[in-house]
Amino acid sequence: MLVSQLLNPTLREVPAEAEVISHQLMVRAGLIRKSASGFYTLLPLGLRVLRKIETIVREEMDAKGGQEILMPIMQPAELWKESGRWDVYGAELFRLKDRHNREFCLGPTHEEIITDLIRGEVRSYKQLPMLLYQIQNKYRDERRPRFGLMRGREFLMKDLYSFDRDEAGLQESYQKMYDAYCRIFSRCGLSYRPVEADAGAIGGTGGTHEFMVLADSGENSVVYCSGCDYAANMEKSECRPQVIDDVSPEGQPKLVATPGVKTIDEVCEHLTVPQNTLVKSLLYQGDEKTFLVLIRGDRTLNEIKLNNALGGFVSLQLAAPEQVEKILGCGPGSVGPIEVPEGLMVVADEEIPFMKRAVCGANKAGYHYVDVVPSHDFRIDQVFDLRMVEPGEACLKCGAPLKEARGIEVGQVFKLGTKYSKAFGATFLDENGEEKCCVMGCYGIGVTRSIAAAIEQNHDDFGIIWPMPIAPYQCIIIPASAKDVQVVETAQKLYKELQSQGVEVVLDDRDERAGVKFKDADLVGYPIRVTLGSKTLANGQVELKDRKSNETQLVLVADVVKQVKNMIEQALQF
RNA sequence: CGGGGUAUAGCGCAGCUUGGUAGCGCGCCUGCCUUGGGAGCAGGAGGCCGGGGGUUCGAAUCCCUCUGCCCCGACCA
Repeated sequence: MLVSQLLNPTLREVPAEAEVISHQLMVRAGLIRKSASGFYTLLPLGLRVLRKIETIVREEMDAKGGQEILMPIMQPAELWKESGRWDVYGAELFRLKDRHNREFCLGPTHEEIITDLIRGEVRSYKQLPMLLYQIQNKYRDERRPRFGLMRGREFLMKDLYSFDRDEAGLQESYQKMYDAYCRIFSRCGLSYRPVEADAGAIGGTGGTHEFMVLADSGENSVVYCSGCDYAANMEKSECRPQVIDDVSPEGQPKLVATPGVKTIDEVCEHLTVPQNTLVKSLLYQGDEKTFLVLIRGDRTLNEIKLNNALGGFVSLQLAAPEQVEKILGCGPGSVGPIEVPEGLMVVADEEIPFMKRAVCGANKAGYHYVDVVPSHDFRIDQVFDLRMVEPGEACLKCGAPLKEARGIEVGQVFKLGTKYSKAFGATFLDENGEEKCCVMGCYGIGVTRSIAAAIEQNHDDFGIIWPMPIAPYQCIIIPASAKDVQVVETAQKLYKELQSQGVEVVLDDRDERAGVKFKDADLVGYPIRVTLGSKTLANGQVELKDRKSNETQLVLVADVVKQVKNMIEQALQF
């Protein structure tokens, strides 16, 4: 490809709308342009990167016995009503009607469609296991699309669904996908970590792992062990109570005046006590139920754990101040567990029962209780692990301190079990003629998001540094002296030769000064740069530059093709 | 969905307070010049100042309203 003909509009300045580096660079390097919030056009170079990742994904899926299909983006409402998700999925589902007023949605995922397919086509255990996948656009009306391709409303995803005879089969399929995912992200040149995760609204019974690309701009917090291979999404990570050694004798609850004091910080300051002596009391609303949640003042409540512990609500949120007023007769800043209404369930984090002389709200504006002994002075109905783990705590597996990192979720593997096969009657006959439900798994990779993740991880002040396997082109040739006939002709000749040897190469044939070409090449991030200048060429040499290491070498014209192919070959090994 | 911000040329921005019919840098087009890290000079094209309504002799500027976009939060296969 000739750069003069390529639709690759590079920008000198950072677009005002782009916040994170990958978004900025994708726009500046001329890979994408926005059409509407969360919707993007991929320009030629951006699309080439996407296709490269797709190819890697396809190869690895096929290698594990996956069969590619293509399901419709438009999905009939009936299937979603059959699974129960038409109502549960909420506003994130793009819904529309056809001319006959029949309801449809744009697929955010395809469990419904695929399970409907399988229930019609699979009859016998002999057909199992079956692994079906597609690479297709998904639609989710995110409340807040952001960061360019990182969180769009339309994005390309690979989704594979596995159907097995039993749990053991599912475990095998799951492991296959887990292994395939490791290969895929390694091949893409990404530094990633599989982490234990929460199954979320997609449901399912077994474990689940998320594949996190480690990057500071990631929207997820990950904890990992400094001593072993334990790693988990922070919202999933279990913890043990850290008991505070308090030797003071237990006392009687005393009501103290705390005028105008509402937040944890204010209470601590007013009473000169540390945060970990406070019982933070939060009134929560789960669907129609209300309950009081207790957690130590220095801890953060993990709502995911709370929702899991209490059986999974569709909607779980802090009760509105009016609700707090109605049930407890005070504002949110004064809530406490003492003398709450009989019917109000009180759930506490595991650390609460270990507290000895605690401080808590008095359900009365301007007052708090001190010297409170949990369980003794107030009722606790149920105790769970409800808090967010904190960096530095001991790993539950090996005891070494945990560390925290930010991660971008580029893939997730789920064990679904029979949730959907049961709802849809996707059954088969086993060798005894017995009817059984397929045991399912589902496995997704955000292909568009992986591009953003790759850039987050591979860039410098000058631009993108593509890992060779996903670079839009492997090599760029820059004739630095555009007036030198020798330079121009040699560049042309090398361009043709490299092309004929299967190297993905562009020739910057624009009538620009060398500096402009260098800047653009660095910005776009071509892994190998071949530069031809009058002086070096007079000695029969051209310069090869590695974008990543910044190393340059002078090579005889006759050896360029061989050397470039060498560099590519090396960079493609993993 | 709550809170905040913003909308002026392809991109980045000024002008708005105190109304008088639009400007700067980059990019783009022509020519000269230059040619190893976003050069220089000269000339040029390009805008219904997000949409609608109002106030006014007159609105980019003041008022009302709608919309888009961005950020924070909540939410999230």
